[in-house]
Amino acid sequence: MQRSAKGMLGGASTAVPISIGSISTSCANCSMHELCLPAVVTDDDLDRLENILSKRVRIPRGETLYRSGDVFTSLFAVRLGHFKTIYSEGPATKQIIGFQMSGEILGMEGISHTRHKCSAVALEDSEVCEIPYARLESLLTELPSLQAHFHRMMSREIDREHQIMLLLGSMSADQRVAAFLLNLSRRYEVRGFSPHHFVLRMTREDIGNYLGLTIESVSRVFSRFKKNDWLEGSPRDVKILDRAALEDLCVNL
Amino acid sequence: MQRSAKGMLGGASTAVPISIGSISTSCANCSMHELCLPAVVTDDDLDRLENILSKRVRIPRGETLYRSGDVFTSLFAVRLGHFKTIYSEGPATKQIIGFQMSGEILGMEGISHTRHKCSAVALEDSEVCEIPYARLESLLTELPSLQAHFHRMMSREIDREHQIMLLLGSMSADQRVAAFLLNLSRRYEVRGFSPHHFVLRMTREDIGNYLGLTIESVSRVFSRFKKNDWLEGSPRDVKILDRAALEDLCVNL
DNA sequence: CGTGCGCTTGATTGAGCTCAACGCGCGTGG
DNA sequence: CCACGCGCGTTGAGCTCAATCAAGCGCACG
Repeated sequence: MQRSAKGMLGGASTAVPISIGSISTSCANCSMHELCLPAVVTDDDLDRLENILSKRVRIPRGETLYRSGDVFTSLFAVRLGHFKTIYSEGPATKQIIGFQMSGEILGMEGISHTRHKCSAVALEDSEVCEIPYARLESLLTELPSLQAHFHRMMSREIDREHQIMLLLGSMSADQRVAAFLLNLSRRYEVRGFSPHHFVLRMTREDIGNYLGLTIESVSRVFSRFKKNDWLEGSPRDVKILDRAALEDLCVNL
Repeated sequence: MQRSAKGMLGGASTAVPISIGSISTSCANCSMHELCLPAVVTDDDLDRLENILSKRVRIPRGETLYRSGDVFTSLFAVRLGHFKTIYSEGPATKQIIGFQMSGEILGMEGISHTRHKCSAVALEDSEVCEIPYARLESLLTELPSLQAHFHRMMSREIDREHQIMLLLGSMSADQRVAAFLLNLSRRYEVRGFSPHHFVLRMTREDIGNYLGLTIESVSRVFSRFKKNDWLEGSPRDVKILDRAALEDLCVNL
């Protein structure tokens, strides 16, 4: 953790920038194509988008991609791996805002200021595409369909946060964890992974912080779900046995 | 309430569209100019923005500007009055997402879908400028500074929601109410109103729903604050006597 | 083989919810 | 004019769910 005392970009760090020449950065070849920024853009437009992607960056597990207070210059598309984003004001107050996986965009909160207002930490060895924001903005004026898509992505982020507000504002501990698992399940399914069996990349503490619960409460809910035979598996390995039960729990607020 | 059984726009309703000719809709003359979409745009650009504002609409207190499920076609800038926006999934689950006042933009959650995912209800007789989204998007490609500003507004909305997530995830009842009052205070101040003395436009129930508390808890917190001489005034009329005390409460999580 | 981290489980506590009663202002109708 | 109902807010009593405090387990790593 001490190694992440400074931001990953623009400083000596364990992050490994990958030159465009050495490895294919082609959006067209990227498996996340359909989920990421380049979605619904023509081949021709795609070339122009690829041209502004300055580099791919590897972020080892536990390292910080950017931190709150860093100058905002770029968005990042997760190419591989998982991140958590943390909002904090003051030293003691921290809230995990989300867990991002491949194809998702990081850093949109930074646009409104000159600096990031969140930190992004890799939950495992990960890789992102850096999208210099100034160049993206000028490209958007030239490619209306990309602009429309970009706006949809920002709007979807707003919508995602509304769902979390509902969760934090009015759901029980059991409902929160169930909703959390179902959300992960759906996102893995979209990515071609099993929706029934996946690995949690985050600790119980991360989950608790995200859901507004203590680590003990999270653990107890997992135990309860396992006792009900709704779930099985070791702490990080989750098998959903009774999806319907989890869904019922969420709707019957 | 029965009168609001259908959306306000495009149907017989109590909403009163105001033709552009009859009343000045000039952004330049609008007192919210500096807080609203037209901020940091040149005079020339301002004309073009005004041209796409199709109409102003009056929404009487308690009426709905748009509701979840309505087709999304426009954003709305609050010109006068106050709104609450409500996210709901299922019949029972409701979460108030925010209280919007003059100069703030409504409807950005709708961009990602063809339909709104929130409802917006006027808390008092209010007036909005309708901004047809398709026309705005094409204007954005032509006016880079407006585009940049629009992105900042969406990003600011994301940031605002992060703050609420922090509040809902880890603050006590007292802290939530204090943060809520300070937030209103700041926003009134920016608008040229007293930050120490203002009128709450929403019920205790609305506040409770927004802050993830019951109506009784909200009431108790207000009573406690009054007993401490941090606050005075009748239920809806708030005078902040000890701002520092409220601020302390929020930082000392 | 100890040490520390992540996780679980149990016992106890407490903040906020639930349920209930009541007050107040206001509009409506007798 | 008052009686009444109603929406909104306050207050109290008791309860509950999740937090806190505490102990212990399993496993990776030096």
